[in-house]
Amino acid sequence: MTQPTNGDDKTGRKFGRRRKGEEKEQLKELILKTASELFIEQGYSAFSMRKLAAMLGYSPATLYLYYKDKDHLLFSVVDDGFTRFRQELAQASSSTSDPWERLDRIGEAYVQFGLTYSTYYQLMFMWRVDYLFEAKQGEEVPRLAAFQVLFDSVKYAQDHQAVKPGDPYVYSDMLWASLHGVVALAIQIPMFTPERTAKLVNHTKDMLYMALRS
Amino acid sequence: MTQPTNGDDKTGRKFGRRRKGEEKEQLKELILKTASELFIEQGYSAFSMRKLAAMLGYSPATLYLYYKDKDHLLFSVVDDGFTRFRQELAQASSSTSDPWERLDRIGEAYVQFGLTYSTYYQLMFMWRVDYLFEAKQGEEVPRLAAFQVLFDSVKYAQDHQAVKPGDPYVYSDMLWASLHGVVALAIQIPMFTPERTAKLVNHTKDMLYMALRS
DNA sequence: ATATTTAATGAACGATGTTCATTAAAAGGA
DNA sequence: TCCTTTTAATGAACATCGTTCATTAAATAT
Repeated sequence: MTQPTNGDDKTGRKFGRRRKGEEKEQLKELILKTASELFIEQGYSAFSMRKLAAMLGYSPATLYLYYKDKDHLLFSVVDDGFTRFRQELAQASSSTSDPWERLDRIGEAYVQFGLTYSTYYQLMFMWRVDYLFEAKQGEEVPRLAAFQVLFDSVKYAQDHQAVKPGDPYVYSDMLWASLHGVVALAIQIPMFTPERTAKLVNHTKDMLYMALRS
Repeated sequence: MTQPTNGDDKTGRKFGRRRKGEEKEQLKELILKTASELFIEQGYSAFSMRKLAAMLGYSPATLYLYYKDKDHLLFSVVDDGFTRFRQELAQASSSTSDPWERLDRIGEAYVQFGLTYSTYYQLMFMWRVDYLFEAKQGEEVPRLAAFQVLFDSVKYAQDHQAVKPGDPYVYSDMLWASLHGVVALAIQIPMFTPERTAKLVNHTKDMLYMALRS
């Protein structure tokens, strides 16, 4: 009993099955997926390589054939969160051409992401902010590019006379800081019930609108 | 050489010196002070009981005669930060009777604390937020009381027709979230130079002023 | 059938937080 | 002064952690 079933993975053979490179990618992805699950379930501090290995049915040492170390693995988890975050903001931005509507939807998407994927948000913006700046191997888009969307939308709104003239950097910093502050409180302070959070979000939006409109 | 001098502490005798209860308090304080130093120098993740014991010249086990475990020790560190934080805000609040000046000074004190004691701020409001809610043994003032100052000043300003009518909870939440957002970005994102941070702080203050004034 | 390549492993190392029986210095009593 | 009791401090041990590396055996190549 409990003898390894010949399923999609984890067949009985544990040694030296040769992978065609494609299979290696698959396992690497499976590790990442499982790591995300473990991370989301148990949180950052309870995340351990040995637990992850146990979940996968592999020896801890095997993980190091696919990821250099724990840090790089977590970095990949963060990176996934970041592309998702960027996509969400970009989609909100391109969903309308009205300058204010655009800013509003971006703000909404920001908060929504933070509240929905709060564990990710914490890892990305509170616990491992350092990951934000490591320009890693596969280069791709830098992590911080997610906030370019914010800045671009501010400039866009200024070009359309929807946002008052002034340093667009400060304006997008204000947006960033306000949204981050709201999300941070909402997901970390238990007294922030959905109702209280919603009120705060709405008032903060109004505040930003008042402060930035031309 | 390096033979234990008969100084204020750490005499040669290592065993069973009996303490009069007062001395025990002193050592407990020394441990806390040294823990704060270690924590500030090395950060949260590099903080270890064994390093701390080495700094003090004691065995790791000794620490457990004075603090239940690492968590309680760090909690005491956080608690120190919190009383300091509360004091700073309270002092700013009582330094003037002008409603807006008061709110402004509280905001200034908040940001100043965050930037000055950034390591504390991170531990208190980002990494170990859970400490905020543990009503510990010596009861004293709950950690969250620090934010009562914010709320009180909003109400005070409303009573003096300086802040417009409306739910004072939302208003103080807005203050809290905005200030936290600014501080969080400033101390975590290296691109936030002092200049950029100062601009952000000023604009955020103006924004809050516009949004809350009657 | 044999040799080569390589995915996976077990065992080990150092560091961590924590517990507990043991030690020896101080205090109290004769 | 000697003996007993109290107790501050310890060393050794345990479990857990991240990580490395020589070893194993399955898949492939010859």
